[in-house]
Formats: sequence, structure tokens, C-alpha cells
Amino acid sequence: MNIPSKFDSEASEDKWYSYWIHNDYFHSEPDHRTPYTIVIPPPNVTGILHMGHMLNNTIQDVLIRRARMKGLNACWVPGTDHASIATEAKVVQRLKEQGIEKSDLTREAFLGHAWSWTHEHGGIILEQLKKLGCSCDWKRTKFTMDPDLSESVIRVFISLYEKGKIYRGHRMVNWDPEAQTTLSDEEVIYEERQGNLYYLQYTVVNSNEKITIATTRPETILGDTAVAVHPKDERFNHLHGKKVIVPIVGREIPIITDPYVDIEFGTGCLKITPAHDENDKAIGEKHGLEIIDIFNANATLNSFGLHYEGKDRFVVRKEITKELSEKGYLVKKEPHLHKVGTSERTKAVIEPRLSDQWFLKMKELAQPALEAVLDSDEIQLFPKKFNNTYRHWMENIRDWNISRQLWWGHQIPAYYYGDGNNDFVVAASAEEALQKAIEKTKNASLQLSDLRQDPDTLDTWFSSWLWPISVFDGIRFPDNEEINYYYPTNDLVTGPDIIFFWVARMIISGYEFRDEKPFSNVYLTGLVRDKQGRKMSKQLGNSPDALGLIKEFGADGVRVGLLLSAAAGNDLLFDESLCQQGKNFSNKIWNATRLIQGWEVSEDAHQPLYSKQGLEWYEAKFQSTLVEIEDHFSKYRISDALMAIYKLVWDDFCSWLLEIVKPPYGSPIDRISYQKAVYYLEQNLKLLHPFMPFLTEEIWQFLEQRTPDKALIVSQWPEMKKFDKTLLKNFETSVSLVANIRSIRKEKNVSFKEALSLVCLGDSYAIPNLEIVQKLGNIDTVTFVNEKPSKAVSFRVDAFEFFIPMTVGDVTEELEKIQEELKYAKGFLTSVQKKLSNERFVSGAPEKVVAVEKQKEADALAKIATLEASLESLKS
RNA sequence: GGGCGAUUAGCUCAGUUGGUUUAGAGCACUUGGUUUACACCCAAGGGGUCGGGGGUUCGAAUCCCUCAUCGCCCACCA
Repeated sequence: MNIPSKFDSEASEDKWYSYWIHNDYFHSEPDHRTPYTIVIPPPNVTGILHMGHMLNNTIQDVLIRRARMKGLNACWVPGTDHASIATEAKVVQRLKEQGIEKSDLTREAFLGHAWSWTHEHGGIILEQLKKLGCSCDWKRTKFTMDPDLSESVIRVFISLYEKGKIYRGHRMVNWDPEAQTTLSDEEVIYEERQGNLYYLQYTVVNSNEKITIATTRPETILGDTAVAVHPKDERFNHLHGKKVIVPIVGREIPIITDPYVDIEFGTGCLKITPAHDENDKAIGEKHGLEIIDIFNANATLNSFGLHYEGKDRFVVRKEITKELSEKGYLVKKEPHLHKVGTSERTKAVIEPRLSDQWFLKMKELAQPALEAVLDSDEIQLFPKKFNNTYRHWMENIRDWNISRQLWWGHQIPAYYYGDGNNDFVVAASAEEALQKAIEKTKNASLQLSDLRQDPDTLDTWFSSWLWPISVFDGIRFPDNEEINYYYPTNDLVTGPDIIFFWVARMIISGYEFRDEKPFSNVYLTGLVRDKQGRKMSKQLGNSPDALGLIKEFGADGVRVGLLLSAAAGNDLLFDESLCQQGKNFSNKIWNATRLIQGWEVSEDAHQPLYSKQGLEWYEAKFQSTLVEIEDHFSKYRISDALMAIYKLVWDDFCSWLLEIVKPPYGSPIDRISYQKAVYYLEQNLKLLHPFMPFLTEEIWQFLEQRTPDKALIVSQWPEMKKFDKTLLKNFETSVSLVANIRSIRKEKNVSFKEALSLVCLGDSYAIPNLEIVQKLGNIDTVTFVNEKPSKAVSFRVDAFEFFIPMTVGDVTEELEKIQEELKYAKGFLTSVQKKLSNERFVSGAPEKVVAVEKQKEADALAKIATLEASLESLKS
């Protein structure tokens, strides 16, 4: 069969992807083999593929394909996450566009809309992953709101509640006024913003004295219930126990003393608003202050806002500043840089708000997870520097606010039967809840209709933290075959941005629910940035269209482009030229195949010595590279592994081996060399396959002569064998000779077509791979002499001198070249001798090191002698 | 405010516990190339006082101190 002259990536991608699917190569079932498992970081169900996903999933695919070829039972579980806030926000948005408010809908009706949105957009991203070539076990696709996974979440909630780990608390939480829900601490991003520090005067009751407080949020004075000063701040001693009047509101509030106040900051007087600041709340509790909440859920002011009622907090900030100024309360306003908490999802400014929420106690749960990473090394993070980040978070872990005021998600299985703080039970169903409620209250007359389920849902991460367990149904059936076989999984590939959200919590849940780690290694990728180092974002429009790239450069090209410069944990500055490089590489491999395929094989032809030498060398080269590659993989240095293969294929295989083996024009190739060339091409394809699955499968299937494996995807990864290192060393000498000859051709303008002679000084020097040198240098005769030829250009390899006879008009150039070499050699010798003449080096350094230095000295001396002799003969 | 990590060729990065050439790779660059796989190519080249300063050592890109710049994470200073 003839191979087409161009590689058609698009056609190949569709063809081989369907072929793999059709043959069920991605599917895994427990068997006698050792499992190798990866669970995908589930993307948002309605999300679309971006560069981060591409990088992340390419790495996973490389790992899983390689594992598959190594004979492991490779299982990559795909799936999606319901992403409560993000999805609910999108659905609310869409409804708004249709003129429907969420508040107009019943919970059931809203969920109906959310599900249809999910069905409409859900899974698009999984289809996109297929375009990339991801070999996920699609039959195992999971969604965090699948019935089995949902049931697992509810069970876990109940079990933690029963263990006393989950409690309901009235706390200051992070309120997102846009999504109108609370957020966990991790979902709040602090941004530095330019604001103002407002200095406001409060009049002391029954006095003309005024005190000045400083605040960044003048609108919150409406909720002030005290002014605090430091007990040791003598400026305010006379005011202890007095009261002041809050401007505009006219409320009298006490002056209290608390060491929390920083004497140095602002005026040393701090207004206390317990409803809207966590510290103020603490001080308020300590001093028994009144709590006045001035905001509605959407951060407009409520009736405590007086004439500002109904207006947004930021509008009020402006307007109240004006009023305060007009009425003379505002002393001054100065610019002030401070951090503002914003919502990770909606970007809205977070409002600290007091409310009843569900919390998970973390301190004890975190302990085994902390030890697994930092003490026992049961779980390793790559790169290791993230251990510190991990430690810091785990050691300072705070209780996790797991309730969200959303409808899209897992509804909290708590059922209220009364209005008291404790009038609820936690149960898997309403019926069960009724039983429990009756037992608890001893009130047999309770009806289902008396129960009211908590309207809140659980934080999305409260379901994804179970992912490695729940996808194998290990929560509901802790002893099932699948969980026992696939768990713990092997590698997790994700971004460092979700190390707390997800990675740490999965480790926690793994130990809590399975008493075992969820995975052994965590590969943390970097962020994909644009060429200028900016984060890729929709607003900047600097995020390339993922599928467009695949179309332009081929999935293989894009994969290679992404991986070439993606060291673990390092951000990747993405540039399309990287994909171009990947595409060029595809082209190179394709053409190498075409070359080999085009050879005519002769059964009679003898194998030339150069082919034999070349193939023997390549065997050694391949093996030494394989060692290197395995080492890179073991350290998760994926890009280094790829680069090693890239050089092996491009330089060693194409530029050297194929040029060596290539038969002269018009001649056929001998059978042995041909078979070996094809064999090594196949070996190369195996190494390449995890990185470039489509191209390699296409070529593999083209080759007539094949190893017994049917498809490359399930072929066997090359075995490591012993190899002869001297072959490599000798070949380097040959390479050096060839390079020198080529260099001389270029300098002297001698065409490659013109054969040259090579003269070697000395009679017994065995030039390694002489036949190869002759072929690649186009050398017709080689002679050994004891006298330097008079008309020739020279070069030196190791300590030996070679000549290429030719009429040299001007010896100046030759002289300069030798002098240059001499200068270098002498400089080198000096540095070596400096070391050797140092008494303390000779006595202090290890013997081996000294011996090496002595050898260097001897070599340099020999080379200098040669060069000087050459100079002499040229000058004479 | 605290912690962590970086700083090596024009760009992106290697450089393993200090010692194999006077520091490497890929890309880019320069020069030459219509040889019968590939110009998405071939060949040959140029390019770095390893951020600055100080120290330890026989020997430092590598260890210590210090300064500078950048990045990330964490933290309740109004």
C-alpha cells in the first residue's frame, strides 16, 4: 500500500478515534492485571474546553496511554461536575433573558430549567476531549448529580453528622450578594483595591467634645453599636464609660475599651458594627453589644438604612458621604489601599453576614491527610514545592461552610419539625426523617406534612471531594469489586488553584471514608498564559479557540506544542508557534515513514557494513534514550521525556540512522537493513504514541510488517535491555569526523557531490565506523600516513589529526584556525594545571576526580603538541 | 504583615547530593544548500563574566549571608 504524501490529521483523528472506541480499547474491567487508574478532574458540566483543560487532559492521556502499553489495566474515569454556583448563575441569567425571575419559580420548576440546560450543554466538553484524543473509559462517565453519586453525598453528610462532625451554626459567613448565597473561605478571592479612609466625627453625649473615627465603609455607621478605643490609650481615658451619638441615625452608643484596637491606626478610635464585620462581631459578643443588620440579601439597605432603604451599598456609600460632608461630620477623606474579598465565581464584593449555616469540623479530619503528604510520603506532590502550601493550609484549616443558598445541587438532608434551633433531624428521606423526628420528640402525631426540608444545597466540592471513591460506588458499597480493584487511584493531574478546594479535601475524604489515600501522586500543572505572560481569559480575548487549534495543527501537533514547555508547576507561556513545532514534528515522522516505505527491497543484496554499524549504534542509542525517558516519567518530567523522544527521532533516527541506511540512488536495500529500519521505526512509534496518538496509529497501521500487536494503542511498550556504551562513544567520534568534513566542504565551497580523500596521521588509528564516515562525508579513499601532507586542510578529533588534501591557495586561514584551537587548548590546559598544581586539591579531592583531571591534562598536552607541529609545518 | 518559589544564551527552560571538558537543550537567529522522505527541510555556525555584592571550600550556576527585581500562597488591621 502506498502511503499518501501528506498526513491528513483531521481524517486520521476521526478514523482512529472511532476505531479505538469500536474495539473498546479505552474500556477497563477489573481483571488479574495490575490496575492503573486516573480519575479526571471533572470539568463543569456546561463548560467549554479551554487551554487549561487541553494541557491537563493531554498529560493524563499521555500517562494513561503509556500505562496501557506497559500492560497495566489502564482506567481513566471521565465525568462532569454540576458546579452549583456557576451553573445556577447561568440558568438564572438565561431565565432573566426570557423575562423570568428565579423568585417567581418554585424550586421544582427552577430545577426543571436547570436540568434542561444541563442536558443541552452538558457533555459538550467531553466531546471536545475526544477531539484531543483523550482515551477515557467513556462507559464509566459520571456526573456528580447522578443518582448513585447523589446518594453517596447524602450518606456521607448523614454519617458525618452522626459522628458529630457536622453542625449548624450562626456565624459570620462570606455572603455573595449577587448569587445570594454563602461561600466557603476558599471561594473568596482578596483583591487589592483603591478605596478611601473616611474620618467621621461622633459627638460625645452631654458634651461638646467630638471624637473622630476612621472607616472605609461609611455606610455601615447605620449599624454601629459602639465605638472602641484601646484601654491603654491615654488620649481617651476621660471618655471611658461615656456615650457618643452616631451621625444621621442619632443613636446613642457606648464607648468601650478593647485591646484589639490598634492605637497607631487611623485615629485610634474604631467604630463597631457587629453585623458586618467578623472582628466587630467578636468584640460585640465580648461586650454584649446589640447587632444591627442593615442589609438585605442583595446588599441593598433594609429599614435600618432609614432614607437609604432599598438602595445598593455602593450607591449609599457615595450618597452618605455627601450627606455626612454636608452636615459637617466628615473631617477628611484620604485614599487608602486595602484588600476586598470578592466571589470567585461572580466577582461580586463579598459581604460578611451573620446567618445560620452548616459547617464541617475539619481539624481532626485533616490530620491523616496532613501526615500522608508531609510525613509518610504516601502521597507525593509534583513539584514538591507545593508541600509547603499544603502544610500551611492544613495546619490552619478552618471549619468548612458547606451549605449554599442555591437550588442546583444536593439538598441538605435535614428536616425541621419546629422552629427551635434544635428542632430538626438528619435523614436520607422524608420518611426516615419522620421516624427519627417521632423518636426524638416522642410525639407520635407528627406527620410528613409537618416536616420541612432545609432549602439549602451543599457546596459543590462536598460532592467532588468524594470523586475517586464515588465513581466506583465505594460509598454505597464499600466492599464492591470495582472500588477494591481500582482504589486507591494512581495519579491525579490538576491545577494548583484547586489544591485546597479539591485535592486536599479528596485526601481528607479518602482517609475518612476508605481509611486509605485516594491517589499516590499529584501532578500539578502550571497555568496556561499567553505569550506576554497574561492569564488567559474571556475578557482579554487572548484564549485561543481550542478546537480551532486542533483543526489547524492537528491534535497531535497541539498536544506536542502544549507539552514541549510544560514542566510541572511551571506556568506555560502559550504561543501558537509551539503547535507549529508540533505539527512540523508530525510532518517529519510522516516523511521518515514515506522514505522507508519507498525503498525497494532486494533479497540478494548484502548488508553494507555501514548499515550494520549504524543499526547497531541505533539499538544502543534507543536503549540509552529509553533509560532517560523512563527516568523522566518516574519524576513526572513529561516535557523532558517528550524532548528526549523528539531528539531521538529527529536527530538520531532521521538525520543519522536513515541517512546511513539509505541505499544509494537507484539501488535497492538489503532485506536485513530494511527490516531493522522498520523495526526501529515501530519502536519509535511506541515511544511517540502517548504524545501523538493519531499520527502514530495511522503509520503503525500502514506498515506491512508488524509486531503481532494489532493496534499500536495496545502494543507493548519497548523493553529495557542492556546496551553497549562504547558503541555510543565511538559513534560520537564518527559524528565529529563527519561534522568536520562537512564543515570543511562548506568553508572551501566543495559540493557534496565531489568525493574527497581523507588522510589520517598515524598508522594504527582505528577510526570507528569508518564506512559510515565515508558514506556521510562522501570520502572515496582513506589513507594512513606518517608525514603530514603538504597541501591539505586539517582538523583534529580527540588527539588525532586528519587531513583533506586539496590545493590551498592561502594558508592564512588554516593558520588562524589552528591558532584559535591552540588558544583554546592552552587556556583549557591552564585551568586544569591550576587545579593540579594546587597541593590541597591533589590531597583533598577524591582520587577519581584527580585522575580525571590528570587525564584531561594529558589529552590537552597531546592536542597542543599536534597543533604546534601543524603550525610549524605550515609556516615552513 | 507572614511564608514559599524564582532570577542561567534573543525566548522558554535543564543543570540531580558542590568536581567528565572554559555551562547545556529546544525554538529563534546567521551563513550555505533545487542530492531521488521532508524548505513543515538539510548542513554548518554565532551567542551566556549563570540577577548584584560578600562569604565557605582545594574547587560554587550548585552551599551560606545580604541586596534587588518578579511571581505565587496565606493573613481580620478599621
